[in-house]
Amino acid sequence: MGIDPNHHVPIYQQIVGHISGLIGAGVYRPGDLLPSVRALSLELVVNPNTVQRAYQEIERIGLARTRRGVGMFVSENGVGVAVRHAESAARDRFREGVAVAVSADLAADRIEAIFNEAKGSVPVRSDGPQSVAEGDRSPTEPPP
Amino acid sequence: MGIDPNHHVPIYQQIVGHISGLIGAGVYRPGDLLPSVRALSLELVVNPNTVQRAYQEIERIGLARTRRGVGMFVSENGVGVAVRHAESAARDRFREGVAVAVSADLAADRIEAIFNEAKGSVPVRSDGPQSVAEGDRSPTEPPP
Amino acid sequence: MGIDPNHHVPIYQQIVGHISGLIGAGVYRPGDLLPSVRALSLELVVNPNTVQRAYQEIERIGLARTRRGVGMFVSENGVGVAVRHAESAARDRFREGVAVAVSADLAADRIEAIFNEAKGSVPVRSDGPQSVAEGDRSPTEPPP
Amino acid sequence: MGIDPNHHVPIYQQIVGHISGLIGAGVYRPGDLLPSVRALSLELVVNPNTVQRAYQEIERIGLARTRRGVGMFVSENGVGVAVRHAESAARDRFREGVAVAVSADLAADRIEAIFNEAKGSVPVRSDGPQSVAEGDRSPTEPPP
DNA sequence: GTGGTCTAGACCACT
DNA sequence: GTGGTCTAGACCACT
Repeated sequence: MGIDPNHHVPIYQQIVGHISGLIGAGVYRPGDLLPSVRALSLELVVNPNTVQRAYQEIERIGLARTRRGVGMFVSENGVGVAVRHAESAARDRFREGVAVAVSADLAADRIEAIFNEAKGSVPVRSDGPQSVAEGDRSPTEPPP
Repeated sequence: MGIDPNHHVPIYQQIVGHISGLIGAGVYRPGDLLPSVRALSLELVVNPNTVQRAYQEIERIGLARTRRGVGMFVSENGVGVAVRHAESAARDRFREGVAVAVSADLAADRIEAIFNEAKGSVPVRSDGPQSVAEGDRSPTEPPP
Repeated sequence: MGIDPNHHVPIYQQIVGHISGLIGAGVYRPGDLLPSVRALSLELVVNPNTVQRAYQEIERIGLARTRRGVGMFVSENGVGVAVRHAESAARDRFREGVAVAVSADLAADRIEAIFNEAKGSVPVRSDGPQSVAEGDRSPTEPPP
Repeated sequence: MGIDPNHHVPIYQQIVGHISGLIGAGVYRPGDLLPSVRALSLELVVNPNTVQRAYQEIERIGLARTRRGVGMFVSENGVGVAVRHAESAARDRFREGVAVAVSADLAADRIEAIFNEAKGSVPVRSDGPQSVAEGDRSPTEPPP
């Protein structure tokens, strides 16, 4: 789930999806400290303002909470929010794909075949637990 | 497959998909005259410049050819191009949706369920033949 | 209701309050075109990005809707949103003031007196209808 | 009057208001030793540097005076300063609230109603005497 | 160190 | 012309 600056989806939204996916997958857990704006901007090679905007959205949708001067912590119900976010995004993409196919009169089993082909071609996530070494895990310090 | 001006996919690309779908579905057939830029801009409530840009793309990918002073005609192999275009677009969307779901660690059968849900919720195309009045159908006049 | 760059309330929030007040007061009416980002940034002597951020919030809370390439239009229920926004902001400020006074053990009638004093000292809005000459009113062109 | 780290009013100003309120209410009396920076930072769950900054302000406005190596003592005229501080803060908030309401054209009696609503909803201070254990009260030892 | 806000200036899609 | 996004760099309050 790298960031593609040339994709039509805004970078800040890609970042939201990126972080949300990591929370949904349990890489970041409730109470965990997310990477700082500056750290993530260096990692993703993106301007800090763009990361900042993503983090605003991440807080707004309830994935994490800010502690001034400290950082962003995954919220208690962050996993649920992330899963719902992913399901909703996936559903939207699937709907768009089906709509495109139906409008071009593709047969139902052809659509099914394309879906299975797509499913098979998506690489299994490679930025999961191993991207955060155990020793690097932030201490689980829940905000008050 | 209406045009959504608030979607992050550029409107001109949405128009390409729209016309491509109609060609793929046989609403416009090889040799048919596509609606004029002005007519389509009125129909889709979109600026003529944007339609013009879509038509450039439509020509570029081989869906239709321009005859100066006359209009755009669906090319001989337009149906094949349109079908491949739709399959490719659908596959891309499916891949994106699967990628999002996988990155959030959704189970394979959950992904399948979301896909079926999406498939069921997409309405059958309603912008087909009736968007081109019978009397407006150009005679099958292939460009030289 | 001018913008004060030194106030601790962020400028973009002040702009939201400014525009919201004008909508609540009927200076901008549903369907009206709001001033462009650039125009307002010149008028308020504020960076366009800051106005842009305010406009994002204005759209998010339902005060106005964007039409790409055209501008922001006051939404149908914008007046209601604006009035609720103003009531909520006023209530918050009143609560804060009362809390401060109560915590310092000020007597109830002293608090009342301070409130009346404040009410008397607030100048009647001077940026109302007269700030937008009738002839300058944008045509009421409701978005589709 | 607890400290809200997410409020846009700087925390150090909130602390000034907090201490000022306690002085105005007679919880801390002229000559009393205020809690140490460290103690208050623990009590309010705020960084010592921030409390330090608040104490600088508290001294600056004449609420208390520092005796090096000993601590901060409520000044002789501290009660008057605190009461004026509270009145001024309350007046400012009331003015802001009225300004917001007036700018959105809310009727005078609606504003009055919102004020009364706010007045009724503010809980009676609960962080008063019990925040300073009886045994901790410093003897009334006026600084030289 | 942390996030939050702001200015300055650029490019994009769309009208 | 319009709004939307992004980079670059600064300053702020807070830890």
